Amino acid sequence: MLNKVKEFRDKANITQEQLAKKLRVSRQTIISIEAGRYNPSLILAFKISKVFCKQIEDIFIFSELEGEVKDE
Amino acid sequence: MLNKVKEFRDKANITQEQLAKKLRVSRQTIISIEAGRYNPSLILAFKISKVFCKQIEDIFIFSELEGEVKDE
DNA sequence: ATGTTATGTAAGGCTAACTTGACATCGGAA
DNA sequence: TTCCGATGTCAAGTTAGCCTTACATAACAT
Repeated sequence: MLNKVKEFRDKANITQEQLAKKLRVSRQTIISIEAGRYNPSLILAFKISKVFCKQIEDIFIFSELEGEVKDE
Repeated sequence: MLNKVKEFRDKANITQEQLAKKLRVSRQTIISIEAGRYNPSLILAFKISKVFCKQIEDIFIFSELEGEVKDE
C-alpha cells in the first residue's frame, strides 16, 4: 500500500517528530510508515488523515495488487 | 472504533461466510470485527469498503475518544 | 426427530504494528 | 570546525490483527 504521508508532511512543513507528537506515536512509527515498511493501523490512518484534513483514501493508495475482492 | 459492517452486510443480504470469502479472510475475522472485538487492518478496511462500494469513513466511525490529535 | 444453515465462543499460534533505546549520517548555523 | 536538528538504521520487546480447529446454539426445513 502506497501512501503520501511524507508528501503531506512536507507540505505541512513539520518534522517527523512533530507529526509523531500530534499522533501520539513514536518517531520510528512515522519513519516506518513513510518508508512503506508497514501500514498503519486503521485508527492511526484515521488520525493521520485528520491531521492533514484529508480523506484516508487521499493519503493511502490501495493497490489492486494487494488482494482483490472476490466477485463471487 | 464503531463500524457498520453488519449493517451493510445485512443490506447486501449476504452471510458472514460469503463476505469472508469475498475478502479472503476467515469467518472468525468477520465475527470479531462486527462484534467490535478489534479493528480491521487498513488493507482489510479498504477491501470491506470496496465490497460495499463505500468510503472507509462511511463504514468505520472514528470516535474522538480513541486518541485525539494534539493541536500542537 | 434429524439435518442444515447461520451465528457465536474459546483456545493456541503466527506475524504485523507498535514501542524504547542506542547509535550513524548529513546539512546548516554559530 | 563544531554543534545541533532532522533523518535514518538496528535490535529486542509487547500487543493487536489475523489464522485454524473445535464445539455450542438457535432457526428452520425435511
